[in-house]
Amino acid sequence: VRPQQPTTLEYAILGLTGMSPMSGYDIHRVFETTPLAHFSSSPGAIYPALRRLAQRGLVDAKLDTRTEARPRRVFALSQKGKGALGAWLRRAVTREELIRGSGAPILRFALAEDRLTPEEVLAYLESYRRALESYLEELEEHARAMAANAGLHLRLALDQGIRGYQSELEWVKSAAARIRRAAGRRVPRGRAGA
Amino acid sequence: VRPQQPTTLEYAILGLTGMSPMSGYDIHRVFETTPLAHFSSSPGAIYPALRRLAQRGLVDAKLDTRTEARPRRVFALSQKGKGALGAWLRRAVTREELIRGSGAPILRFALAEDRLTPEEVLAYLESYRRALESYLEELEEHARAMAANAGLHLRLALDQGIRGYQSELEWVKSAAARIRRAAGRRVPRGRAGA
DNA sequence: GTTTACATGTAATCCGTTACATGATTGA
DNA sequence: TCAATCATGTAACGGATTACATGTAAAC
Repeated sequence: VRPQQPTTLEYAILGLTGMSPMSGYDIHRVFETTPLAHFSSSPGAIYPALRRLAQRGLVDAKLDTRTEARPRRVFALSQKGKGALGAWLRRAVTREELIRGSGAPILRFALAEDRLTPEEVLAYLESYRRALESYLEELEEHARAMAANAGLHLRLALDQGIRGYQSELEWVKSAAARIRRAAGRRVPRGRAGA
Repeated sequence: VRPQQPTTLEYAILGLTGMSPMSGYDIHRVFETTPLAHFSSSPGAIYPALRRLAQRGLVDAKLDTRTEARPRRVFALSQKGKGALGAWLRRAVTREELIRGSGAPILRFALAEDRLTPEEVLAYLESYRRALESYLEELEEHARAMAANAGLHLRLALDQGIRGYQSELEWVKSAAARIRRAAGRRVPRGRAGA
């Protein structure tokens, strides 16, 4: 029974509390009203997750007692949590993460803001690109092998998968370019615009 | 405690056993070696699912005893299962299904082969298109509201989501066209190529 | 003869869903 | 005053993951 590493939901919560301290309800609202809706958002998921994170010392709970009768528990990313989150953000994208649409790859990118250096972000995107290209090859190989004998629906479904990953790949490339440009403005590697 | 409707994994199994009778290991192999890898594939998921489906009468289990010592249990879609699967395949795509990347929308399309009429498939794709367009509007609205004040990573992450759904939308349109063409060849609605 | 693939399962654990419960505050 | 929203939880249940257990058949 290993130390039990956080779930994707828990990492998402770590990332949010790391932006600014939040209550359970604040997190609920984020999952309700932003495109992070992927994670939903029931109290039965969020409050237990917060308790687990607090027990493991990844977030600090503070009781907000400003005149209110009901205690408002506000959670903030702890030093230890910062370490765990940082380590996760630096993980290379794996084939398995692509296949199970866990949303982890894009979540890591979104939460990397101000936590990773531009170089680390670019390294991460590079791993993302590699994973996509390698998996795309697999899928295209499968499409070739399948060819005409399989049913029309199966071929079309596979085509959807391929298109989706291709679009993701395009995005990775353009995002890397954007990051490089943004970084260039403040960290002119080599001899750029100065 | 309602009749408890099948999970996506269970519907996937229903679809597979509906193509041809399969053992637990056959299903395992499909999930291992095809792009259906989305569902994984551990015996701890598959065998209990098969047992549940058999208990609910959605699949029939047959003991294959051809000279082998070990019994090989082969499952086939039952009449009742055919009904449940068909009803599921006809369900319109919902916003929630798009958000949680459950893979259900594309799974339904893939399994619809020979189970739905071309008209029903087109109706399904139409619901898929509507769900995508409506959710895309939501996301684009969010992007406009967010604009410049949010961080670069958040904006880029949202952009990835939008691109992904756009690519899915393109696919839906092209798939509908393909289905229409294929149907036209054997069911010339109106007055096409006679 | 030994490893690899075939083949079927069980047990512990844990997370998420659904539903329920409670109460304060705000606005109609 | 009554509804809606803010706000924090608990409990039952169930499915999935992980790991373990076991044994056969085929290939090398």
